[in-house]
Amino acid sequence: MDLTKQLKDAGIKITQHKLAILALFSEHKHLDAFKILTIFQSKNIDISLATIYRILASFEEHNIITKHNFGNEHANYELAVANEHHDHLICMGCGKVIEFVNQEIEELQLQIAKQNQFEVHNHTLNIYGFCVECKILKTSKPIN
Amino acid sequence: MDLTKQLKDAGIKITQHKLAILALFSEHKHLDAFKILTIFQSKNIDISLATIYRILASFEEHNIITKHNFGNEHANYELAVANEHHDHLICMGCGKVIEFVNQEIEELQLQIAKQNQFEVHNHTLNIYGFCVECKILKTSKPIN
DNA sequence: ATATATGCAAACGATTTGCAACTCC
DNA sequence: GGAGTTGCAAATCGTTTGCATATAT
Repeated sequence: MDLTKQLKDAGIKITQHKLAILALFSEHKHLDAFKILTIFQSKNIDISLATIYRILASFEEHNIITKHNFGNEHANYELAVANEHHDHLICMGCGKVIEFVNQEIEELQLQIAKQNQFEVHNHTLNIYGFCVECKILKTSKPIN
Repeated sequence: MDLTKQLKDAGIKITQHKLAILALFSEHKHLDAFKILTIFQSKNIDISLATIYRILASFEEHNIITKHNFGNEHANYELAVANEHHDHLICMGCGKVIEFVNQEIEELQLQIAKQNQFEVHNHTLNIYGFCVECKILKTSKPIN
């Protein structure tokens, strides 16, 4: 992967922690700082929350990952696949996140922006509800 | 307004503070807790932040206002005009919020949810960018 | 060697809460 | 009078930061 090169070029050292976090993202599409901590602890990998936050911030700054704020809670991160924007279906039951892309919606947004003489930088479209499984169970666990 | 009746029926007392906050919402479409505190202070009205948060939470619970999380910062509230859902254009320069409604987008979202066997509860579509004025000035003040 | 990373604990900022005093119906 | 409300200060929770130490290149 040339991600590491990209980091090196920015004067960032490749450490075990950084590689481990990158590896996590290839297994888990959506992660937050605490989830990363938990996974590491379960693998007996020592790391502090502060370090996780610092690495996530650094990755975000170098456009390796993208930060989302789905609710009031923790920020959520995902790999920033170049130029592939997508939106999210977020399950309020289990917290699962489903991604989708819809070109028509993208275009409608640009139209709306134009009508308002608005220069679009980015956008987030989050649809909250219940996924198939939770629709049936209808547990009332809060989204996490 | 029958909002007060709605509150009374829910066993909620109508206090000066609550009326004042309701009044504020008819002047300002979008407010956050701190902004409310500031406005009250400028009018020499004594109120504590805790009370503001409690009132906002209570109003939200009774569907009088809606809570939005536009950025990482403070939560933003607006009157919940019954069944009139709308989305937002958010200026990253001056923080201005422009509302819009687009039926086509709404329908496309329902289609997408259906395809994913997802039961939609609600959604938020936020378009971030610069409004006409800020597009020209391009101040880099953070959105607030 | 030295610039960058890390851990720890303390600091932060928004929001919440316990509790005693207060106000509306 | 009693249920619901308020203010205050302390508590929470996610996240950030200062500083001294450790590590990558």
